[in-house]
Amino acid sequence: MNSYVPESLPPCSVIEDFLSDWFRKCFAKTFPDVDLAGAGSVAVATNPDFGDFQCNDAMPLAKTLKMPPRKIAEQIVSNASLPGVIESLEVAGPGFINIKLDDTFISGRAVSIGNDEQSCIPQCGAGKTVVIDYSSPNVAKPMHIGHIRSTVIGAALDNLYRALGFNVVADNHIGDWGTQFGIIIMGYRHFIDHEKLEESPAAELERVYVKSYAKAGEDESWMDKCRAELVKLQNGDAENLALWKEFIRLSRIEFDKTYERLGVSFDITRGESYYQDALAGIVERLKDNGLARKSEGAIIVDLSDEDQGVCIVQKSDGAFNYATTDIATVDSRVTEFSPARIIYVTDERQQLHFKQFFNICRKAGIAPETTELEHVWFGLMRLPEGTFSTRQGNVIKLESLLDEAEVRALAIIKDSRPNMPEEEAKELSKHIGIGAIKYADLSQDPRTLITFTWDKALSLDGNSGPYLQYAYARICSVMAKYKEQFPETEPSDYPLILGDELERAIALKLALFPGTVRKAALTYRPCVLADYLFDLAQAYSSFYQRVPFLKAEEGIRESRIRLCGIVAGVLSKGLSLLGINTPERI
RNA sequence: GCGCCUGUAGCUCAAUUGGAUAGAGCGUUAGCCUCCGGAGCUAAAGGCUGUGGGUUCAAGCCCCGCCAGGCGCACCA
Repeated sequence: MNSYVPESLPPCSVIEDFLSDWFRKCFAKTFPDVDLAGAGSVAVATNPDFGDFQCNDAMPLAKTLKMPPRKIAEQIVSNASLPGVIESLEVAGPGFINIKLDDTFISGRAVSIGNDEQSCIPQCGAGKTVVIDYSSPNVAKPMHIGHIRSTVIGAALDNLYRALGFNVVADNHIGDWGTQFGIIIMGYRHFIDHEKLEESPAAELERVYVKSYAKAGEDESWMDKCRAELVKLQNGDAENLALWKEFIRLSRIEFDKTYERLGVSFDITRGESYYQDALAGIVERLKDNGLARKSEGAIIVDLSDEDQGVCIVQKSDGAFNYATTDIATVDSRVTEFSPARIIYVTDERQQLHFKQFFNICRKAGIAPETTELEHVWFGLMRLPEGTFSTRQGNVIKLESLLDEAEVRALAIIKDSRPNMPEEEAKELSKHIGIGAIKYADLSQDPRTLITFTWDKALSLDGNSGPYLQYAYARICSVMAKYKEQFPETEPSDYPLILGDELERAIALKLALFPGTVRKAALTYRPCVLADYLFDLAQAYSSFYQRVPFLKAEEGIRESRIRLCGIVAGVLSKGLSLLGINTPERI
């Protein structure tokens, strides 16, 4: 058996990268006179029966090379001198090249991942800054289930980018400015219940907002008064300013409670108001370089040539709106952080708005070419009976969702772990309940529409958060038992043997972890990682059921315990990147 | 009307972004704790990938036309 590892493949690197590089060279060597456009990329095999990895790039070359695709693949294979990490290459079907890796190499990879603090996650973001704008709730409204996606997906991306070595600036761009404040101030003046405000500020502020909003709908003079209050606020009226500050203070206390429960934190929380002083200057700049002009009393940037309609940067009453604020925000972030990328996590409804202001930022030179602007949008959450809105009053508050999750988790714990102390059960129900909610969201593509149902959001078995937590806890338990029964032996003194087919599959899966993390981050899809972790847990559970660990003979026993340890490490690391805790006992 | 998105097992979702026999979970049915945690494991049943055409060695994925749904489209964010 060959355990040679080439210099170009350090213990912590992404296998797919190495194989692709190597294959590209093979392609180029075999057909030196042809422009192959970088052909030779390698992907994980679609079916384990075919091998570990596969390269499909021989087939599309049939035309340029004027050869049958299978023949191309055969030539490449026969021309290649295999590095030690590859056990065999095989041409199949119309021209697939199947790659089987060396067992020693695979087990070596798994061990490296187990030994590395960062599980060998590639540091491709070193030296780069990325700003991630997520969650962003509105002041004076409680967070509802519609906010969970931005918060949970954003937080996962935040973790993922940090893990890749990026310098991440997580910014909670809260809605603390805008026309709703006129309405809220009028509502506050006329309807506020100070006791309730004390008890649950956001709910009470929301109540008066809804009431005031409804009144504005039927009474034009009420609306005028709201506008007047807003103008007073924007002109720095002391009383309104004090109210406004108080609303923000109260709201943030409630937001922070929710964030603490969710285990989410931000580097900065700059509301829209932070950028207010810059808005007039932005509009001037846009006018100066000929992008903005007056139309129907407002200042607009006309993008209809590019099928992006018209973007208003200053309303006819002189006030600025969100597009202007967002442009100013980019300007501020670029100046302060020089980010390689700014990522926004919002719902699908804002696609046009993001296209517009990204476009304007480019044209105006506010976003340099070195700063990518990325809108990560997700499908709106709906209720089975349709969309929900604050005004219709059919919202489910985020707090009640979290409460319900914990209640359900607690019921199951009490049922299956009757002897667990009350305190521990309570604590555990938080990890399990919140984990279930996060996993339910993160395990599917962000773009899918989600129709909210309690059962789905709080699913506790099958492909769910608790399933993964359970797999982790069970490993911890086995390892603890091992330590008890064999206090003198140290599994890492024994080699990791891939005797069983499933054992090899698990080790290979482990070896794919670094590349999976990178892919999840760069494609903005935490579900890629969630999927991977579920697969891993499933393979492990199957293995666990099939073979004995503690009662296996010496050597096999230690090898299996070692594998357990690495699986546990990857599960725990992966789940933590998704923002999900892994208790050792559940 | 124009634009963006979605349509895959009864239900909820995958499918390595054009690859080989379309896979999981839930639910249904049948099994599995004299061994380490049954929140688990092993099986079975379940599909004309909305529909009609096209592109090529290869289409759930790309192009065109329909059908159905969601969301946007000038002073809300």
